[in-house]
Amino acid sequence: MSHIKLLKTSDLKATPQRLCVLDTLENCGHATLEQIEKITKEKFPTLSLSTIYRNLNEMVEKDIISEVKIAKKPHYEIKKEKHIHLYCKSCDTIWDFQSDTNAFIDKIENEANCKILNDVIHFEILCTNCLK
Amino acid sequence: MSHIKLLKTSDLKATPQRLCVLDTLENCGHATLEQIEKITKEKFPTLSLSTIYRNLNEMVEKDIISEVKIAKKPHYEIKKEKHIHLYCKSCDTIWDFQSDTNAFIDKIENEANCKILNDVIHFEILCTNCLK
DNA sequence: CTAAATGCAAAGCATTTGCAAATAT
DNA sequence: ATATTTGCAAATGCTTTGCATTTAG
Repeated sequence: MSHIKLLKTSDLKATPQRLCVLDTLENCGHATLEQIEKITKEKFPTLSLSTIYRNLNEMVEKDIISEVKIAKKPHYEIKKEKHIHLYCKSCDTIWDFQSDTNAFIDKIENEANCKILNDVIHFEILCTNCLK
Repeated sequence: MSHIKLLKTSDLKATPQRLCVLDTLENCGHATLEQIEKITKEKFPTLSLSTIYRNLNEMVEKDIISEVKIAKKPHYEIKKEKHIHLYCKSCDTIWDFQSDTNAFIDKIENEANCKILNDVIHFEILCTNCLK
């Protein structure tokens, strides 16, 4: 879905500021607030920090983006298909990875005798490039 | 290992303030800074907030305790055997759970062609009690 | 045209720091 | 005896908020 539609569907106006933040996340995959501020201000020097804060919070609430508690500081990403995160400690990159977690989740549900609603699965890794 | 030994092994003096924080974590399992402040000050009214901050940071650095990025605010726990976290959204309790994750980790390593160094596995759940 | 969003400045919290006094070893 | 730790107060830094102005729809 286009970013414009994404915003409108959530009753948010498609302002240039919001589109700039979403473009940044689209390009980066994941970014911290500081990274978002730096990158967006290159293209949009008048964009204020409080607007970034407000928009990130609003878009998290509206479920357009999500906050990923990984690495040193929280990172933001546009919501997409379910995936796990691989964080390479060597090159400091966060990789999205899709894998079937159903068997593992079932195993935990059975062992712990609980109902799993949601999962957060992060691995600290050395990525393919860094292993060479 | 006793808390006193734990601290001394890490070149930290076994002050009553540190022991009080460790006792609190031992009793609670997991606690936020606010919870630690509240509980420790009951037993130790003169304990200052900056001491709590300093000690939590130092003990995380020395690997005596760890910060768990789960629920609304980070929680602290005394380091122990590897485990995953189950967070019951209904009763707001964090449960430690031990399960064999090797097969799952191997699967990811193979699929993603990477070396996994560490993992963070949290599930949001409804626990046995809350399911009744 | 109007409600929503923005930018700026100020306010509000959370966390850290400097330092003199106290304390563990 | 001494280096470490503590408590306090001040400083810092991050995040939110109030409000006049602008803007998307």
